[in-house]
Amino acid sequence: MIPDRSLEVLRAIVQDYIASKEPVGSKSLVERHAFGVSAATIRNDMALLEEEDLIHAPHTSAGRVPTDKGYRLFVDRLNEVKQLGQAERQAIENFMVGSADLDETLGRTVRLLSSLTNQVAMVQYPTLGKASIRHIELIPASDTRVLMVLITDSGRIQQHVVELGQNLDESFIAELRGKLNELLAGVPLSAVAEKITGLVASFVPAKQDQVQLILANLLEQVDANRQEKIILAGTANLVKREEDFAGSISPVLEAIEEQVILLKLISEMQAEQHGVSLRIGKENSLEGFSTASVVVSGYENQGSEIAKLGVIGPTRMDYSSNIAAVRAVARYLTKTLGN
Amino acid sequence: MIPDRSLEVLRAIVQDYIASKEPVGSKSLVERHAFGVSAATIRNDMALLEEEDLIHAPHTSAGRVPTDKGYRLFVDRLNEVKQLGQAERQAIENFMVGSADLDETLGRTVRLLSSLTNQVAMVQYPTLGKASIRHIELIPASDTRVLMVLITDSGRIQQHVVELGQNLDESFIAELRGKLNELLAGVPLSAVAEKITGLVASFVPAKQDQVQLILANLLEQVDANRQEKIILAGTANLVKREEDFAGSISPVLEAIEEQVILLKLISEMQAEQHGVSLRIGKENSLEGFSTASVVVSGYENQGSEIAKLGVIGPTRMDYSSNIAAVRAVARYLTKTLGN
DNA sequence: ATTGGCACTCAAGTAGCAAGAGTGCTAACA
DNA sequence: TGTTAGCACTCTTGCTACTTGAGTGCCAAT
Repeated sequence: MIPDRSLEVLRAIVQDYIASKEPVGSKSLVERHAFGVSAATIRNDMALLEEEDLIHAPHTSAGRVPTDKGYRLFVDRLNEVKQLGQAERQAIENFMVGSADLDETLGRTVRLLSSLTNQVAMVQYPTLGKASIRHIELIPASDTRVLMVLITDSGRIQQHVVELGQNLDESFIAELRGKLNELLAGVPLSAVAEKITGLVASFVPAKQDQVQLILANLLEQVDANRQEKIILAGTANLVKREEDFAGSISPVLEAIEEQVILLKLISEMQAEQHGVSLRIGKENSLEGFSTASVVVSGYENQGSEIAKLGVIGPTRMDYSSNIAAVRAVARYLTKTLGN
Repeated sequence: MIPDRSLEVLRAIVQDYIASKEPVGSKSLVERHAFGVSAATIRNDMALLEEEDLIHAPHTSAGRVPTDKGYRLFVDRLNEVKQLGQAERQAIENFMVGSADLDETLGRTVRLLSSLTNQVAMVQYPTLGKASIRHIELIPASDTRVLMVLITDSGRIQQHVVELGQNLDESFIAELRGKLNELLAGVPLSAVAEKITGLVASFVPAKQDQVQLILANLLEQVDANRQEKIILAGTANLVKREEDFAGSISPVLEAIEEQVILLKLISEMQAEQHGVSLRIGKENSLEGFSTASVVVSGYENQGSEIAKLGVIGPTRMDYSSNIAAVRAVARYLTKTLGN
């Protein structure tokens, strides 16, 4: 077991290191914190911490730097999540008012989070797996094309043009629209596939091809719905903090440009404490992310989590305020969506 | 007038500098290019070029580097635009097949352009100022809300939910839809506002409020259409080429995150030669862009330019292949949109 | 107009040195 | 047993001086 004072020393090291970006030594430590013991004693404690792989010396005769494991212990046990200041709360309120649709709300959210933390911020679009269909509309868009609009109860609207390959027949489209809505209104997206089996057979053979085409498209649409999407803001912050990263930032930059990678990353993160999930450095299984930390929280609508948001920054980040910001923004977003 | 051989020297300097990223001196110049004269002669030519502010010596005793003006002369008069290789043509073809809707096509285009040039690529969404309305659809989305869908002849589809504040009346919605389409089908977006004056009065007083609301929303929608949008890809390339930039890249990064700035930049650029427009270094009026060059080309639909695409990179870029790539991609996109 | 030669400049690399910060260890102490 | 002071040792960092090499500008000769 690690004695209490050693843990205090770890906390001090993390705090000082985040503030100064310099390896921190025993002497400056006793100067800045009132430990009531001498530097030599601190050195003994530090030797212990190093034993436990919580801190690490870049070279023989330099100060110490927290390891990923050290940061982890810090956030799990030593860190009190900072309260947001009044100014920041105000900023959040101001930022969010007047958002009309989902796109704009999420767009504002991601920019807010980025400017609040000075990190790269990301917001995931709501997962529609749990959503259900509210309405399906088919609209003739040209002689041979029909526009299919899919509205879900989460408020998302998606549309796609279906090329029929032959002139369309208004009354047939109307019939199909009627049947689809009758069949699918209120049906969860996950159940759409099974619901529409057999629908083709209810049309006259001459039309079955077209029905088939439209249904295939609908399924694709539903599936694409489940395909998630992430928006980013503040990529420039990554470059500004380049020297905060141990290695090169370009793998990180490449990774965050790949939606798929980000989605994988986010989906692996399950809420831990305070509703916030954290990956520190090498805890990220992803290759390029070994010098980065990710802070993520879910946000909700109608009582259940619909997607996540968070920030990406150097392992040497101010966990306290970043966690606070992510949590606060997630809550405000949840609240906003509730209206 | 600058003699021919001096211009050849300038061309050689630009080419060598782009290739080696090192200031190029007289000696290495005569070694690599068969000028048939000695280094001393080249030095005289270089003195002349420096006189004209076409090249510049970073310090007294280093090689020379092209100035913005030098690059400009190079691209305008000395540079033959490279033909794309077979492999690159193939890549373009492969990339573009199977794009279904506009979003996906443009998404693929921007990634293609980025991977082709290894620069930051941008694609502007079609300007709808010149587009006209093909169809307007009103769909009940809940008891008090109606979904308005706007389809233009450029293939763009936009939708928005209008909150009516009172229970909606299907037959009234149908009436309004009919009138709107009769009135507006084929009408250019710019003419929508004047066309719908007087429409409110044709409804019974009890409904005028709702009509007003929907029309206001339609206008907003049309206006939002004119509000342009740009998508980016390859931001990571900027960081990889960081050392290619004279100063810091973070102003550039910040600028490209601001849609507004990019749109301003793009809108200022008018096609020059080969249908491609170019801004080199300080030619960009924008502050942070003095170390960056921008290559832009318009792309068309139905014979007229609807938007632009291009790349952003260091002034020290391979203009030849970047211009070729931008031009080729713009053409392919035009062709794809034609189908 | 071109060339070879030459003195000069400057950046970049290298080596040596001193200062400073920090460590680990040991012996003494409460 | 935990704490402390002292001390020798290590390693980084900054400084200076020196060398090297690439490149220039100019001049006199061709």
